[in-house]
Amino acid sequence: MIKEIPVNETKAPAVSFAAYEQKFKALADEKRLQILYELCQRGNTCVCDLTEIVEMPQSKLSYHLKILLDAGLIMKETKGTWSYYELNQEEINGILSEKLCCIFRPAGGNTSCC
Amino acid sequence: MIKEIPVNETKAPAVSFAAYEQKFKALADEKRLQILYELCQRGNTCVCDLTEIVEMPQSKLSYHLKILLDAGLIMKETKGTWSYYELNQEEINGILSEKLCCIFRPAGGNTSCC
DNA sequence: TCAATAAATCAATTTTTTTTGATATTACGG
DNA sequence: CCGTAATATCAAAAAAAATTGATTTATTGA
Repeated sequence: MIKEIPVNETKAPAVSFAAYEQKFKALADEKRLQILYELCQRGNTCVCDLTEIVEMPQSKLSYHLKILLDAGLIMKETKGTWSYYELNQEEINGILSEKLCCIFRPAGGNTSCC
Repeated sequence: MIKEIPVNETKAPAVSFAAYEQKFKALADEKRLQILYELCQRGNTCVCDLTEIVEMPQSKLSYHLKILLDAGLIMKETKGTWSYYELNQEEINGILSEKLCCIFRPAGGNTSCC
């Protein structure tokens, strides 16, 4: 390709895309989106309930929850033998559009959108 | 697990997560994020320039551009033997938060955020 | 202490995605 | 037409992610 005008230099991006890659990877799965959706609808939810809700073998669910957790999209709280997970609303809101956030926003009590 | 209170039923989600899966998959790659970033900085850009900018073999770049195109995140225009790609700003804005959109928004002329 | 339960981890396998280099396609200039 | 350049496509190989079933860890309550 021959061009008279040299290709412009742009400064390096101020953000590290690697961190976003991880978050988008976590979002890039239908099952995990469903998990997020359910967590949103139900709030703080026990894994033992979640296995029924999303109809997944326990080890599989555990695998996907870890991916969401590592990406910072959900938070975990342990009570005895039970583990409870809930959305990390701040993180979600920081990544997704309002329109999309709405899907992952508790149905009631939210006037700012939808 | 024994629970007195039955697990709540929630209505099925009104959205198809499959469509979002595809879009997030497209975003879930550092190289593709970089491509989006460069397209944003430069606007409509020729593939032949892009290969230099992102330092990728041509077939590899072509592969990644196709993934972004199929997900609707970028648009393509052909002029003779050249192909030009640019961001699909509407689509991006519909998915990403303002904060993130800003990364993929032309540097100048934008007062609504950043 | 022991049995039972919840959840995480592990290793092996399967599936999906990415990379690579070669080849095909298309358009242009001579 | 023919040669060249730009881009897309293809098939094989490599790498990464997901699934599975078994095992481990931790906690509770008898």
